[in-house]
Amino acid sequence: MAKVPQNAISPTREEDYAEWYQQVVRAADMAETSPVRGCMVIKPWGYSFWENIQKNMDAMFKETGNQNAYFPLFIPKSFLEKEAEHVEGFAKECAVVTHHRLEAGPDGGLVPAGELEEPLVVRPTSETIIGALYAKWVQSYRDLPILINQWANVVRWELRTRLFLRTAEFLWQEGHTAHETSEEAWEETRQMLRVYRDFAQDYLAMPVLTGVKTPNQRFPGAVETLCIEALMQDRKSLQAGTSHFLGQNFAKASGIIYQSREGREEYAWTTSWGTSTRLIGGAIMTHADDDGMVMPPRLAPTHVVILPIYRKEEERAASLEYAEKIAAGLRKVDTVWGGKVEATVDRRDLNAGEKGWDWVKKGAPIRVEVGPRDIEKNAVFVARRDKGPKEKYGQGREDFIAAVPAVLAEMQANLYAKAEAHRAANTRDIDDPKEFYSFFTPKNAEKPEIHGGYAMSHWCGDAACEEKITNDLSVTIRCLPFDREKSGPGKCVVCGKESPGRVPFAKAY
RNA sequence: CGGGGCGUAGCGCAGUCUGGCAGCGCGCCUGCUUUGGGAGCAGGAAGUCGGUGGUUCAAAUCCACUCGCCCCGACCA
Repeated sequence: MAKVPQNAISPTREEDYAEWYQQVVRAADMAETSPVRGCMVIKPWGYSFWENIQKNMDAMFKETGNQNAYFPLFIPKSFLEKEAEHVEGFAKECAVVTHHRLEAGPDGGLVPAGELEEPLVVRPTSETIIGALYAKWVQSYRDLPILINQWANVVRWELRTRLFLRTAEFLWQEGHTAHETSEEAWEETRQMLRVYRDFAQDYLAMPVLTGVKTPNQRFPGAVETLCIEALMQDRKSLQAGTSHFLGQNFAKASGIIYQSREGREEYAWTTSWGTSTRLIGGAIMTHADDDGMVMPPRLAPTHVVILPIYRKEEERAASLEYAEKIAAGLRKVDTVWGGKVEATVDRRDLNAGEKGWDWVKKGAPIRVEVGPRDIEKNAVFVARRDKGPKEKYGQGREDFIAAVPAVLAEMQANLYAKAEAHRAANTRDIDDPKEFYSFFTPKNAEKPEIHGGYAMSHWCGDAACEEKITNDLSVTIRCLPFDREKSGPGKCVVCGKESPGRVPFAKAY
């Protein structure tokens, strides 16, 4: 018997959080770095999770009346230049295509040839190219609203990348809508943020704060940016989705003009909203533990993994047959969320212990071992990913199959409750500036331990106070909560001036 | 882009200071035994030592340049 580590993942979260994260992604076989700088390869187990995110979120978009479409990957440089703040915000991180051909070079290599008259920018986001099309499509108020989403990849030349959390290329969805009135566009902006909030909480089991970004942290070109923010296990906040009210800024830049009911020419009011593969990083840092990934059951690539146990060749056939029988039984059962239970039989000819750990690391919600003893008793041996790896229990086959939907629902609820408790335990009302600074200062400066969380403190609204905190502590105001005033008025934690309510300060990804 | 660390078999690393046959563990392949918590034994395959140039009889090792990765920071729509 080989000596094995206590936990499946080394180092643990406590020992080295950043390294733990990478090891989880690797051990769960969700993604890996690629030969291309800053770009990841999303592997089947990770991509399948993404497909479930897409499928479920897409259904929510459709319920709001949005439809999917697809726009070009390339944006002519001049398009991006049309909105001044937008250009400035994105200029530093764009991949630019300048040639359209390769020719044989002197050393047998290839050299770019055929210089483009106008460089093409690989989309960092599509407001400008979509705006150009909307300008064509909109003539009259009768053409509004336009409610379109696209699932696509975008490129932002990030200097420091981390799998799922920040990669040079990533997958996302971006909704772009155009409306007749400001009120209507505002309602769309808020509605889509509610969709994101509900998706994060009900599907990813990830509790989020919702609110408005401060002017400093707004999307370039937006009038207001709304966001959802989630607290990760290292007590840093993750911006998990944004919804922008763009006013008439992009309509003016792109010429989205309609003739109103009164016959006047008016600029349309637009919105944009997006979430990305970053949600996967959020799910990992919300639920994974020192044994690896923990998939939220509602979006897990598979719900139940069946591990056939056998010693001899005769037992092998019997165990596999029994496993398939259970899988078939499970696949007829509805989950509480609609859709059938997904069951996988692991037929790989590996040591049973190794197979079991493999699925622990991947975060499959339920594992069942079935072997000769179970076949004899018409039973199964069950392990849940939300419990310790040793907490297993035997159960009759039919009872187990019937119980799976409720168990999955309970696990989903447990994951949410655990994440919410973690957030509550690391959220603190702070009024004293000294306490504020010590809250965000690690005891060990050399090798900072996990510290901080959400400091719910007062802010006067002055950008200078916000900047001071950012400069001193790398802490930002994550959002101005919609229910900010519920916490009551107070004094700004920086300057002491009046504040209408508390706002969450945190370190962030 | 600044500071630090690192590129040697699929993965993790030793060897570099002090130049002299390319190594270890895991994984992989074959066989047998195993299989209900990360298997055992035996045999085997696998390397442009990140790249280019230089010094030398000889370079993973020394020198120059260069590419890339990781951590911290800055930036992050």
